[in-house]
Amino acid sequence: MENKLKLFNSLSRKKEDFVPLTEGYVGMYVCGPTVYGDPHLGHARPGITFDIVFRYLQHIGFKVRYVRNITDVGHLENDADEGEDKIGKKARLEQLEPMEIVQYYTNRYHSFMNALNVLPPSIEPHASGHIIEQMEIIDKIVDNGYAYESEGSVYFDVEKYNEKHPYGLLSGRNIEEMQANTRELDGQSEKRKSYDFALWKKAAPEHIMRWKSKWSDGFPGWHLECSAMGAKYLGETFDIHGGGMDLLFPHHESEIAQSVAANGRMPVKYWMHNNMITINGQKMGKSLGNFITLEEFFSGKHKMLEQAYSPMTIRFFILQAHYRGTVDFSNQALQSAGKANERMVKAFGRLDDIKTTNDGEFDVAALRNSCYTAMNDDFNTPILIAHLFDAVKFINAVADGKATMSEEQKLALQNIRQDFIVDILGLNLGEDESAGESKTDDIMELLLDVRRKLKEEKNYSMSDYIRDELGAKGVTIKDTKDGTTWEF
RNA sequence: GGUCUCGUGGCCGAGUGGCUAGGCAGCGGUCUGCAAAACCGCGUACAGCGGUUCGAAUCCGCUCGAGACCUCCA
Repeated sequence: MENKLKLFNSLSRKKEDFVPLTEGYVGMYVCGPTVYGDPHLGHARPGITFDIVFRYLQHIGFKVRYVRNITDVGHLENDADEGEDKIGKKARLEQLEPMEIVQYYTNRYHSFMNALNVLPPSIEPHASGHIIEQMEIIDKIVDNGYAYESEGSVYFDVEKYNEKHPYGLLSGRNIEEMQANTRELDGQSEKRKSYDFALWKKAAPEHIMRWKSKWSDGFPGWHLECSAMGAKYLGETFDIHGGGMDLLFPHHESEIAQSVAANGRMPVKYWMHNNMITINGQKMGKSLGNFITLEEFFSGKHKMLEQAYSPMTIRFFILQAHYRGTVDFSNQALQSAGKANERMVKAFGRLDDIKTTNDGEFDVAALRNSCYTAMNDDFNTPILIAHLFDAVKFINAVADGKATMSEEQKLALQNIRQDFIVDILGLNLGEDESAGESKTDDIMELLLDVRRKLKEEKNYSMSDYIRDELGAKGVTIKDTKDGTTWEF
């Protein structure tokens, strides 16, 4: 392939050629969900974004190990020192074991990701299963002199770290600014500086999720699990780390600092961040309470939704925007995405029935090349989709007898369909729904036969009545030259 | 307040210094008993004001507006 994959590295804020650390292999870590609530549209974005990265890297021949974690150790609801832990709170409210909460929402997350046709990662480690690994990192950081203990908790010494390593590389901050811009809070006497962050936190008596350690009964700091699990499964330095833009600071910044403090080397070569989904121009998020869950989208049961939207509509909607831009939710945009997806899938579905003749005026090889160019340019799925619509026009024109297609062209288009629509974009072609409904088929055939006879007798009022009543029940009738077709 | 991002036609959304993005909606046409689908054609957008340039929506400056991060959030 003559053009190479480039991706935008948040660290350099530039597009860079992708060169893996080990030729032929890619290690990728993506921040997964904190499992204390139902997944919403915001969760779909990184799920789908990095699913595309995973799929495409594999398509172009890399062996990829994709690690996406489950956060289940009960991080605090508010800020560093106050507030209840999220999972523990939910457990108390619902009178369940914390791990029941974790299991329930993990299952939910899986089933919705599956519906969106997001492939499962290679490894899905739980933070709670890696407490020892996290303690080991704390030991290393303490040994290297970048952490201090205070009242049973251990804090990362940002100032000390900053003397030798720049803190704030990823987010473009520096320690002076942070000092100037952080309010001094009362009751933070445990920490030397407001920007220090916890590596280990002593649990308050009412805190349910806790583990024994040499420092105290407590729980690991919020940023540590990714450092620990990333290093464990992908090595001290790996290729790609992904997540939402809102994690850039402080989460990923702290991850870098921890890893460097522990191991003396940068943990990640390429940082990738997906942008947010907005609703009326504002970020959709838990803290703002303006999120819509995936279940609500699929069922249409939410006051802002005019109808239900299928998982593939959601997927197409997200793919129609570039992952680094915000994408604004609206019913109109979603309906538009649904129709566009349907048109594309239908056209490529017609492909197999096309009667080939001689070469048509369409350069399939050039199209294929354009598709790769789009994907190689930082996974530009909107451009890829735009190119695929060129093929849609061509296929429809041939199906209508207004253009011709050769056998080679047909085969090449079938390959594009498999590679780009099915394998890379992960869009279902929707062959599953109508299967196994032969009884309905029989009845419909009869009904359409009656209607055909009515039309022969020019009894259009009756034939239209059949069509309209079926339409009201969700069955669409289409009269074509070759007969009548129907679909739900 | 600090750091940063963005502002594209009715809507959503790409984009490179000069050449049609694409989708949805709309309008006109072909086809059709009508309708739907499909196909063809159309709208001539780039927040505002300056500057650089032969040429800028694309580079620079300013103004206005929107948003993100600085506390958990995908």
